[in-house]
Amino acid sequence: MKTIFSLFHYHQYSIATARIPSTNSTTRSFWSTVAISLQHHHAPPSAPLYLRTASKSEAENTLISLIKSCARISHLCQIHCYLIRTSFLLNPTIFLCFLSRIALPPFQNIPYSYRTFLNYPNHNISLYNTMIRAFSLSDSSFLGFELYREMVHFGISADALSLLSALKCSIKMGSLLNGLQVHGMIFRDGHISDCFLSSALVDFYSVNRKYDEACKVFAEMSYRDTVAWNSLISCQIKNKRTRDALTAFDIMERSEGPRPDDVTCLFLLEACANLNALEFGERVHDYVTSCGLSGSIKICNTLVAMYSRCGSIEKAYEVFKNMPRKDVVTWSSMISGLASNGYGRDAIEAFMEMQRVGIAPDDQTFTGVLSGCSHSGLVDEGLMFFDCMRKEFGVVPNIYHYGCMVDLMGRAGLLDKAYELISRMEAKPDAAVWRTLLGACRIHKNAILGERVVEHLIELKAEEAGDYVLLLNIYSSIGDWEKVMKIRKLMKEKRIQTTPACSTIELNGKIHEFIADDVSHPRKKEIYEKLDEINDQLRIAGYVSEITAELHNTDVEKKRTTLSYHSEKLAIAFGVLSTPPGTKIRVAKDLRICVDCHNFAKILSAVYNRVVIIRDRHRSHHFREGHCSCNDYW
DNA sequence: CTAGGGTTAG
Repeated sequence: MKTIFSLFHYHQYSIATARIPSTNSTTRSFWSTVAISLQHHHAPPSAPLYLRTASKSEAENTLISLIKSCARISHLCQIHCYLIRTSFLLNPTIFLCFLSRIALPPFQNIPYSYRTFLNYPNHNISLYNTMIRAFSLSDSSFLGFELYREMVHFGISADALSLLSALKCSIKMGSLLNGLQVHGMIFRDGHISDCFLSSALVDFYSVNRKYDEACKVFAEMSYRDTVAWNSLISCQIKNKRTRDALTAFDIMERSEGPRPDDVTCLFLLEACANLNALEFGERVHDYVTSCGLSGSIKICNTLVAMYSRCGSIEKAYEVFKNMPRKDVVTWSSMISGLASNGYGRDAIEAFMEMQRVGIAPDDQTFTGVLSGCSHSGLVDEGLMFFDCMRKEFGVVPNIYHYGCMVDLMGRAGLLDKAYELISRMEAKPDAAVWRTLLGACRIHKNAILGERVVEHLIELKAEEAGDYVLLLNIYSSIGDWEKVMKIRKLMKEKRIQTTPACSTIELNGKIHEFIADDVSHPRKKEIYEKLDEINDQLRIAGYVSEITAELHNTDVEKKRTTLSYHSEKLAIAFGVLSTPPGTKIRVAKDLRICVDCHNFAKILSAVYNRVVIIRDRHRSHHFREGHCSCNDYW
């Protein structure tokens, strides 16, 4: 026996095969060892090997373990031929095993597996399930749903797995109707208590923006495990109920039920980043450490991102520094973090360091580098990186890279160059790219180009309230009130409604939310009084509200009043009111901060001697002693 | 006769 194994070891397969005793004495463990040995050496299975097996069941078991352990698709093809020749393929167990292997990851060869599936004479439910699941993981999920229908049509009633796969197909193909049908079947057949199905349903309603339905499914679950909670938390983040995600974590941590796991923490760190909730983020960090999850590279990468997005670049660097292994995601997170916090030069430095340690940059690394250049006004450097990314690193610029370049050129006033760049990009420019250029037109008060950009947005049928607001801003900044009226009328006709911006501030781990002219907060009277007081103080220090930031062509005094109650100002006032002097005030805003609020925060940081950090949808603005980290490169 | 399956970083 030993000799045979050593022959295998030295890749002498044919000699080894010849020496295998053809008696019944060969045991199952022997054949499994042979199978593993072959797999270990990536050796193709040799057909005569199996023909000589002692009994049929021995051969079956060997084949199954061999199929399961095959490391290459080409070996599976060879086994396939062998199975056909020996009629082993008609064995349902072996066929199912074979089909799952070629249809599911890591091979996922859909054409091959579907062809094989179609050629099989008797389809049972397991085969259907495997095939539907394979489709649900592929790009042709609609075929999976068709197969599910076909199965039901042929009188095979769907079980939990069929329904799960059909549901995943509906999610992937984005069909609300199909998913609802599956939910109906789940309900009808009494699978509603299946934890896996309910979690998938939560996810289904989540991606279809039906938050209440998702909550309903979750509430009706008889038992909720960690994954079910994770699905809910993911749903809350996707559906702008990020604060509820923090609450959900609270409940999980306090109750005796399922423990938050690494995935829960990933979601929570994202939630904290979205809300600029540094304290809560630190709490999750502590939890991660206490559970021994701090060795996970995924978690650490997300921690780096969370701390940077919360404007705490020091803490981000701390985590980054202590990571024993750093991959491309780690470096990209650090680079993007430096970039969004106004450290463009350091972002470039980190990019150089990354190459010194031999990590190849990818597309997202360049997004970080280029956005760093654009935020810090490093025009030449940005152009240089954009030029060399394809030539030297083989990274083809995507739409985000073009977005960064448009931003870079746009801020620098090279509006026509930016327009030209968009016109000759190989990918079709999306709304975000045009919107970036529109933002630049706003900064440089270029109404003519602004109009052209909006036309492109209309052509894409992607115009949003925010775009018209930018255009309005351009007109009002140059005092063209006639055009302002025209646009407002147009907006009314098109029934475009402005969505109120929302700002959040964290106090003692609790998130407070404000929208413009908000009156919902329990301490609203105090807050408004404080804000009026702040406004008076700042005016003494020379703050003049930038009235062009407001749209309406009303009298100046009224404009000043409207501007006074922007959501970020309310949040800042609340921060000044409720924290002792010297405490940092950190605010998150879902849209972009306006010029006026920018000035407001800048002067406030000097007058009240507070560090104010505002994170809008693009970056963090650090205000300290009357200065801003972005050097007013707004 | 059963198993199979749901959430996942920049």
